[in-house]
Amino acid sequence: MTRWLDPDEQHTWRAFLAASRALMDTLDRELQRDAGMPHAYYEILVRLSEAPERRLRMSELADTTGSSRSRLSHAVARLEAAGWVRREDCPTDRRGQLALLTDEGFATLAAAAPGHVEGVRRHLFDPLSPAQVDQLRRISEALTDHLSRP
Amino acid sequence: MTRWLDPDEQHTWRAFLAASRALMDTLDRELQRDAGMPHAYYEILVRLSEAPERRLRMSELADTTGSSRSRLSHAVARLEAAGWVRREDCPTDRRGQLALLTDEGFATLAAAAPGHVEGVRRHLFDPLSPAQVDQLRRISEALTDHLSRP
DNA sequence: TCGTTTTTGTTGAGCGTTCAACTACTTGGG
DNA sequence: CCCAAGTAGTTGAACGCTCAACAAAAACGA
Repeated sequence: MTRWLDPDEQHTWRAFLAASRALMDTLDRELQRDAGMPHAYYEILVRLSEAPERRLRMSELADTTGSSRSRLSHAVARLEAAGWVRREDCPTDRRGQLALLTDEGFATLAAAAPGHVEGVRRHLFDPLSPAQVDQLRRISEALTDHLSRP
Repeated sequence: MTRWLDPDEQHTWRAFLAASRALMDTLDRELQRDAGMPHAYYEILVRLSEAPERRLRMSELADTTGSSRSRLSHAVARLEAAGWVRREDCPTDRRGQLALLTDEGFATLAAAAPGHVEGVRRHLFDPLSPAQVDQLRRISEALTDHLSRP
């Protein structure tokens, strides 16, 4: 009783797969080349830079970046080794850890941001009409909505 | 002179990022759990299964799956170790290699397909209206078009 | 024809992610 | 109050991907 994909659906699925993979690969490669870090690490720095006092609980950081706790642990270990992030004990929960963005990390982020934003604009927004950008937002929200249900 | 993202664009970009990551992660995890292989490997098997005589040049396979030659080499090595794929010398080009899907590989694919297709339907098509599916196809094609330019 | 350039595919090292197992702490019910 | 259950975060091994370097064969050009 499999609900197979008809040729149109097949086409759509493969087009989406190819496009999102090509986009992510391109941005990842650009960021690695220009800033020496993968996109996932860039995102961690961004979230920290937006947090009050540039610090966040590990679990909040994991949630907002959509990554597992394990992945975040490894990532923060690397970012700490690079001098871009520091860890601190959480004052209200002795299990907790805070990750905080160092000045050096902020500077690195500030240096990487213009190039990356330019890449996002060139590869994502420029090829789409304003209507399509709007459609993409609604589509993405619908998918996320559905995926984050029980 | 950076063309920064306005709040709406920022929102769209993050929504797309979250959605495509969550979708891919979910499908990848399902496939790993149910078929013991990552989505990239499943795709290789699919492409081979659709090829005449279930065999393709390594470079064609790399192109259609959107992966680097190196990545494909490593992947086929693993698939060969699993008994799902075999390599053969290309008769017309002595540099070339053909990858061919074994019967065992075909059987594994046939067993994995229904569950995976069901996942794609549930997580991608079911949450979207027919109009949105159409929009997604056009958006994806526009992005791929642009990315595969120069 | 001979040498250069391109194309094809592989290899190994290094990196990032996943998964399962684990410690340490907090929470909640009897 | 105490113990069971849940939560926060880390760890190490296995795996897949990237990158640069490489060998072999084909295509090209003078």
